[in-house]
Amino acid sequence: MIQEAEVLTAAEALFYERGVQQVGMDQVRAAAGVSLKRLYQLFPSKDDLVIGYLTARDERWLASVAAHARTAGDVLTVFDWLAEWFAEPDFRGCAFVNSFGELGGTSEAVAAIARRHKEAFRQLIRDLAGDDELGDQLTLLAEGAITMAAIGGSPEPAHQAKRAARALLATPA
Amino acid sequence: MIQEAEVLTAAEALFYERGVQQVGMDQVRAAAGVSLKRLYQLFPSKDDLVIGYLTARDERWLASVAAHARTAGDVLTVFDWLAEWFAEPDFRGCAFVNSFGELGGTSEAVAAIARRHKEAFRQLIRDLAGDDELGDQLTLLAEGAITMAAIGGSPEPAHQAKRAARALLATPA
DNA sequence: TAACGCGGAGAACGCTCGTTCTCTAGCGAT
DNA sequence: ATCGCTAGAGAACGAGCGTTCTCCGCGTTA
Repeated sequence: MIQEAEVLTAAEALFYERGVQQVGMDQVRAAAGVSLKRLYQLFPSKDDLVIGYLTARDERWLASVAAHARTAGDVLTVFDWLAEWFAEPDFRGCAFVNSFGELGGTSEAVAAIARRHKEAFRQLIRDLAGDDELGDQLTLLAEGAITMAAIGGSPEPAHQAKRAARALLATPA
Repeated sequence: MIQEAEVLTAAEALFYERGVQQVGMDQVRAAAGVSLKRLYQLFPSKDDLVIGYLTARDERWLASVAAHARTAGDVLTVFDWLAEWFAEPDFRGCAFVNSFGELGGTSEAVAAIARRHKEAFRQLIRDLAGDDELGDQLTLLAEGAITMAAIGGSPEPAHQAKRAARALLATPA
């Protein structure tokens, strides 16, 4: 759909940076360079736009980690990918965790998307690890690193997580 | 201050359950059973109330984990404490992570409280573990478990985290 | 008893924002 | 050239909410 990409790009940047509720439809409209009428044609309500934002980010984010880790062929490289992500200047944690904290208590739709996203991530790590229990443990390390990096403002948790992951991989099952 | 406890209790329950921005001052007033005038005497603005909410929760939460783990004298029991917390019916993740996601992008005060809280938690785990690197790794497991339990709606991550923690503890430095 | 002041109830104000409506300029078709 | 349709700009509307203001009852004091 024409201009849908512009709207989603603008919405993603704004929602992620400031939080969904701190961004008005008119700001998305201005950033996307479309008219309010067109914006509401593409997304009939702000809720729809939020779902669109999260859905698009879900796909892009998971595809990016998966591509990185699958070409390297090693679960541990997931933590290198995280370190790069954490170092991005506008990094502000996991969009799904943030949205869940903001809206999960009142919007089942948002809670469901966050659940699906985390479930998919967990499954990806399980696949890469080749073992469910180990995969789940590595997932916890990755999630913990995301939280600590977001709030602490340092990419260091990615390296701590990687070292912990290496230790877990070396542990006899 | 008279009635301050009632207000903070009401605010904590509502803010935590629904998110700060989804709760109006009048709802806090009603739940606390005070007048709007009194509410604004105690907390001159909603921002002040939010800070008060997070500060009170920070102290109570950390004191609770610390008490539990220090009497047991074993870092691993932190994960048992987490499992109990996750099983509470109104568990909805870490209040600081949620508030950071909601307001951290626009409120430096909220971001700073979240940072202090996570730093204090990390320090507590370091102390309990008796080793900084190991403590930081266990912190990541705990944080990851909180996130996964909140979004996934299951207390299982606490047990996965505990098993991973046990493995890390058994690993030669 | 009469004056006074504190505190509560809740109306009112002003602003933000999601959503809709209006007006108009441009453009393609007859 | 004129008609009609589309789309954009932005005004307008209505709800929600943070904050303040008004009014009133009640308890205290001289």
